[in-house]
Amino acid sequence: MMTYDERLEHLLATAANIFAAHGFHSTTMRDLSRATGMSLAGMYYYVEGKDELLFLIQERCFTEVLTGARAAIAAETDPLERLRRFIRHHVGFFTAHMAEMKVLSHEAESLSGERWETVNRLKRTYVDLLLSVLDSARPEADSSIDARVAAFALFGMMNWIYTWYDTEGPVPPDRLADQLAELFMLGLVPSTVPAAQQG
Amino acid sequence: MMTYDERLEHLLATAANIFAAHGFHSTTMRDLSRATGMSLAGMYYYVEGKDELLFLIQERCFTEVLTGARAAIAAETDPLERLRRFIRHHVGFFTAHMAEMKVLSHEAESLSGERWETVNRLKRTYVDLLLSVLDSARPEADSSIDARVAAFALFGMMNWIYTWYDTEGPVPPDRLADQLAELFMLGLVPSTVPAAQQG
Amino acid sequence: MMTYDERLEHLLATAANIFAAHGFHSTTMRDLSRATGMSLAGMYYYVEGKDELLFLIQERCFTEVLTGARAAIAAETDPLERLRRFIRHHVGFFTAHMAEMKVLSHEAESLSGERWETVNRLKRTYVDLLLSVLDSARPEADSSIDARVAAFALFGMMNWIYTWYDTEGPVPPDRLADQLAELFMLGLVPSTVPAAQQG
Amino acid sequence: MMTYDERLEHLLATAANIFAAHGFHSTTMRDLSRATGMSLAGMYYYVEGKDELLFLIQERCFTEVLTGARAAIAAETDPLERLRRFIRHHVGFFTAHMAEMKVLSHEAESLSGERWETVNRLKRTYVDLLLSVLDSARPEADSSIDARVAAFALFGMMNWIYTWYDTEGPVPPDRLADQLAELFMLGLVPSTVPAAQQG
DNA sequence: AATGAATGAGAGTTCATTCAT
DNA sequence: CATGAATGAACTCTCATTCAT
Repeated sequence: MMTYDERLEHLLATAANIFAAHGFHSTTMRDLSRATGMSLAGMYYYVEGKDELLFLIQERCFTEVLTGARAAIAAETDPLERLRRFIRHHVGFFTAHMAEMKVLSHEAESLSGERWETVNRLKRTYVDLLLSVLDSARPEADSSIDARVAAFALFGMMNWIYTWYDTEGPVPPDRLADQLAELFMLGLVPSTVPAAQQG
Repeated sequence: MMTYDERLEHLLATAANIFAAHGFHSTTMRDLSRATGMSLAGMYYYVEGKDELLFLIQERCFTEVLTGARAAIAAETDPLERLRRFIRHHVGFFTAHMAEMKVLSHEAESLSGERWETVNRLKRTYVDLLLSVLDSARPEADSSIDARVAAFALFGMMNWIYTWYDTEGPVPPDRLADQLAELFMLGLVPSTVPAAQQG
Repeated sequence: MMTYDERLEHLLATAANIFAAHGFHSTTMRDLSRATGMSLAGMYYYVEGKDELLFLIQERCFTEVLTGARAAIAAETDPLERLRRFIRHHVGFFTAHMAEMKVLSHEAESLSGERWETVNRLKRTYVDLLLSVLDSARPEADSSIDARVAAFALFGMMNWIYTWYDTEGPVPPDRLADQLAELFMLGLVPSTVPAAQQG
Repeated sequence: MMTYDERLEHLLATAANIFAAHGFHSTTMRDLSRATGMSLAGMYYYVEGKDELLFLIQERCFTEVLTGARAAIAAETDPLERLRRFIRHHVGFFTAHMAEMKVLSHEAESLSGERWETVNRLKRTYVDLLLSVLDSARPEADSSIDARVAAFALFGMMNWIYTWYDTEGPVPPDRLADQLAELFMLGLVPSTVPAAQQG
């Protein structure tokens, strides 16, 4: 037997996987019924409807990344190291929760109204967190790169993962995280040459 | 009066905008009928169905970026400059065709069968083009960063644009392109120091 | 070049074939356009619409069988021979105009209103003709078999042809006609008593 | 209240009547919804779609005639009597299930794919049954009438019924069956006279 | 706590037909 | 004469959701 919470968890996890695989709109409640083994009507005991399902997945996932990110950088004071940890955590979490994170990245606009706002508030908080980490890490305030551009470039690098990355492929999650961090911080061509050119 | 081709163009452009705004699956043929001023049945004179609409948008757009990118780097031989031009072109095209490119980025999996394959072939060709540009631009073959990781990190940075960037905002497209290029090539922290440390 | 009449004939013949192959309701005007080589709108110059097409096919065909049947029995006075000739003519005509006759037999109820009535008047006339032929051919007025039953049994035998008969098969049309005539007139088992008499 | 099975039965029976009255293609799911009192969507709980509706009607009906025919001739060994019983059963069943049998006879080609094949397999079995009955009943192997011609002539006589026969009319079903049997077996003119004429 | 049965609202698509040219 | 282009009406089918039990 399972408890109420376990069943809800099961429903959410299954839904995340199927939303990730087929997209939110293309997934039918019947698909979920089939995949969970619950009856169609039975799911409505746990969840208000399809929208709430998506909402719960996104809210929980966002809350978790947010909390995790805060914890990951909490102890560190060195600006560059804080940034590196933020990146490692995000990529690590993403690769460990591919389905949920794909749903987060891809179905950002599938919600609306109050639910959308709640999720967006979380998102903004998370963006702000990166912005603050970035602010200390960047060389000078008068950098040639806008703060928001830098932040969203980084998010783009990381969130695009769901599009091509395979956990089981030749690049393990850890290395992926390191490479993305290095790429973002030092660039593809980190060499002495460009640095000299700039001097 | 408009010619047949003009009307088809009008239909495709309108559809791209609405797909971009509401998503492919949430857009109904009736929405498109309203937005184009054509009758519901009338659209089927130009297009086989909703799927072909999406396909045509994606195919044309991909063909155009691909051709444009090739032209953009054709005359240049310097590896780093070729890379910079590729990036500038992609970002420039993206910001100039936001709706279509959002549809390209976001609805990659909304097609299926033969149509999906055709679009995917184009996509692979485009990825290969970047891969080859990247290959010459990277310092050494034994770089610490995998080729595919670098390529998709770059695509992520650039394609994520549709998520947050506003053409009318404080950062004009040109500057965005420059910043993304600089970011990808030199990193956030164009390290004189780390460069020295690395030597 | 073709004359107006030739084009109409071509349209009717093609339509008959396609109606026979796919059924009246399942055939679209576009199917006919494709099959005739005429444009969709062009067909409406020759015919008022899909219904009139069916009507013309049925009316012409019925008129022709009716006229043919009258001619076939005209010269003959022997009751049994008249019946035999009626049957032979019907079967001969049917096998020679399979498509049209299938349309006649199968799409009897696809017409309505005035057109249906016109065709039905012809049909009734044709039935009456058989009834009169039958009346003289049957042994006595107090036969054990009702006139209408006999007539429609015969029509059933003959019209069912479109369901199973293949002109190119092992039984040529002539033999089919003879066998159906014999079957209807003498039965499958040319009765033991008469059989003895035959010996 | 009705059980699930009763409702399905009700749906099938109603559908058979309406298909018989207006034809399969001309009948809309809304027509059936109206006639059954079920909601449009509700019918899809019982049946996969319009095609399956037709299929179920045909399959059940064919299975029933087939079983019935086998039972009808089982106990009898006399060849002629077996044939007479087959005919009586077929006509009896037909007149008792006019709607279904009309659908069977008239909509033979409205199905396709696997469903068509299933129904056709039943049909072939039924034809084979008659063929075997006929084989023993015919006077000699070298009869002047081909086996298939005889079989389909008989089916034609019997199946054409839906075209003209009225259960409430002057000829009751029993008499119709007897007359058709007599007609097929002894012919319209079974008398000594024609036999004599032939000699 | 769970579900079989039902449904309103709407989706994509088709079709016979029209009409300006 | 002929047709490219257009359309209203209707069709089958799907889906999220409900509710009596």
